[in-house]
Amino acid sequence: MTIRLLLVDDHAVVRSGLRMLLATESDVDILGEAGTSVEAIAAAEKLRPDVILMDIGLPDQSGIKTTQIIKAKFPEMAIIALTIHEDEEYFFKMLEAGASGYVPKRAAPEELLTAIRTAANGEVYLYPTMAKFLVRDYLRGDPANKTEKKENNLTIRENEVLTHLAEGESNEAIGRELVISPKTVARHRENIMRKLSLHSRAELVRYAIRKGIIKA
Amino acid sequence: MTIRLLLVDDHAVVRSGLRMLLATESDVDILGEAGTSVEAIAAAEKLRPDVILMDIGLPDQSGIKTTQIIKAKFPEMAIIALTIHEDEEYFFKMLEAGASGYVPKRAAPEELLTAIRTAANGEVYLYPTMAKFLVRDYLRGDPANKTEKKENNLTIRENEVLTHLAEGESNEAIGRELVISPKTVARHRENIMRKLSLHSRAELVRYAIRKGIIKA
DNA sequence: TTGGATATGGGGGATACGCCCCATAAATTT
DNA sequence: AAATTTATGGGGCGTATCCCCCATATCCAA
Repeated sequence: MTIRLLLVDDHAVVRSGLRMLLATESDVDILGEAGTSVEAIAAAEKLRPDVILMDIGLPDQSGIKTTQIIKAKFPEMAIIALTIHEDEEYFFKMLEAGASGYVPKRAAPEELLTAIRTAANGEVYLYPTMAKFLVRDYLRGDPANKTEKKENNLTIRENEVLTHLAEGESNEAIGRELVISPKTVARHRENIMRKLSLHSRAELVRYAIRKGIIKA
Repeated sequence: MTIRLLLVDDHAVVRSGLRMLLATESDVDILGEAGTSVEAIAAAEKLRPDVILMDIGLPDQSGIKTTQIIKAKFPEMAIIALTIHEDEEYFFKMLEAGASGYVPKRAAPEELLTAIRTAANGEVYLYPTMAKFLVRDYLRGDPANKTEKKENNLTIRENEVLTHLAEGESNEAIGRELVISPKTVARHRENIMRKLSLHSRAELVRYAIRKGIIKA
């Protein structure tokens, strides 16, 4: 019972490399390749693979969107994200899109194979460094829908602090301007970050600009 | 020989406070007040003060722009920034606009008086915590025109690193993706920050978004 | 051909950050 | 009246950041 596989990656070299890598495995049969989102969707329709190895950085449309589309049409297909991004943002988005696995390209070949077999078996394989993001949020009791949902449960004071944080100011500076202790600023910052599922000031800046709280 | 003074601040309470504070000084004569940029420019024209205390956060137009306009018309007037902002960005911008002093509102009253007398004497008074920004850049040999000038003297590699930095990634993560040591990433980051006169990742994010290097 | 500039890294130190613990007082909600 | 939310802070821990120092190899231009 072989696993019917589809490779999606915009770099032909990478696809060839994966072919070579997987050719030695008797239980894996590579049905075809795709270099764009459009090709991937067409190939999924025609070849009906069991598992799809999906790169995120595609030229026409992201692998996240592509995953959503394919999963909507063919929920039985298992899609594994295979990407250079170890960003937790992409990770969560791929999970929400319906991915059955997430493997960074730097992972060992054996781990990719494990992921393929696990996904083919209807289960989910997560690379350890990725899985820890999920565990962390779970232990913290974060809501499942990280990306969407909660718009702004921030209090007045928190929003006030947020605007200063977004300007790139330090806890000290903010404390001086709002006439509170830097410790309190840190406290507000923690609550803000937890509520918004952000984990650094850099992410805070992007969030604030995206939301129009400050201008870039 | 009294110093003829104009107060510019959008908060009437603050203006009154300054009036009270300066009333006891025999060598300071407060000619008038202004609560907006427009009022300030008009008052400068009519009253011809020696020194102007300028708030940065004005409702209609920033104190920086206001300072530029007044200095262009009346170069002999000394303008002192009196503001809650201890941000170095504002500091440098006010200097470039032609300010003769920079005093944070948290400063001691004596320091404000010293600034007024120094400015009236044609010299420049800088609050110590602000002055250190200037000294730092000088010692580092930074170009004078911090705000403008240099668009992008970054090398190819630096621009590459910049995009990753802007995404909020850590040195470690970037090193993995670019296949270089985190130390080298840090090195590139230092060079980028020095070239762009930025001093934190948060500022880097804003810069990158403003320049369209990444989308918010 | 001798410099700059580029790209690569190691070492170190002071500070800031991110995330946990704890608490108190006031205000609001239930 | 009791529980929750809000705003205020202290302590601490591990790590990352930011800014210096140093070096080497390459490559391109003066």
